[in-house]
Amino acid sequence: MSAEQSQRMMSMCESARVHVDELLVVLAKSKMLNILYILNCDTKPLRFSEIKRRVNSSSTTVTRRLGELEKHDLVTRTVFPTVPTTVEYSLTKAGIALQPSLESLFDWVLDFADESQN
Amino acid sequence: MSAEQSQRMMSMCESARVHVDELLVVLAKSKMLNILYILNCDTKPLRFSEIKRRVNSSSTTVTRRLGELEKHDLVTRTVFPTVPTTVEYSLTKAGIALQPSLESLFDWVLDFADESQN
DNA sequence: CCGCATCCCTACGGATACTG
DNA sequence: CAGTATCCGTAGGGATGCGG
Repeated sequence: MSAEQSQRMMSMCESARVHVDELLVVLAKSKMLNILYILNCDTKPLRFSEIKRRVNSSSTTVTRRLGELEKHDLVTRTVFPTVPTTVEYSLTKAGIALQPSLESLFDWVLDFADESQN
Repeated sequence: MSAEQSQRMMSMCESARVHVDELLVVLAKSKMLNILYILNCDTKPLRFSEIKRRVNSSSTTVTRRLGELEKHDLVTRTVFPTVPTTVEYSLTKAGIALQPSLESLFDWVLDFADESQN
């Protein structure tokens, strides 16, 4: 662990972690990691229905999560003036910066899921 | 992204993600990432009260989270026959394997928190 | 197709009080 | 100290139905 990181950890472990905690709460919401994950799977933008299908959740929840992600500038929402409407979601720069973390995390989850087939 | 990972991602994105989903649900519970995080901060085991103090949560919740972590073999619970009782928690092998992912994730969270001081 | 409003209903977190 | 048991309030997810 780097010195810089340790230092930031110290300050974070102990106090003034408001922003960090808030972000963790957001990331911890139901289906949130799933959505970020599938947006990572494909490099190209995904449609609403496609996301909904893949995370296997209600449209209400998917809408909520995508709204929160957009609010926190993690995804971009693009509306196409087709009939009926087409909407595509893609990761922002900040969202893309999450990729290594998520890859690493899901690698672990997959490995762990492999091992613990109890 | 490696070919192997892509392949596992494909199968995971589409179907049979029961275990993975379950793990995600566990990881997404309140204070869960926080607890894993502080267990990562120190290399040495932590006492219950110390964990509780750092995550700033009720003993009920801390107990629940630690129980779930233990159930999923991510932490080890060690009881010392002192009076009053002393209990220490430490990461298991699987828990330690999570370290890189968490470090990466929290790095991102910290960076992101730095940027978005709105 | 996308997605919001509404209602319902459960699961989850916190407070409190109590044990070994 | 390290929990457990209980109660309770609420946040949050799902179903349904509608609108752009």
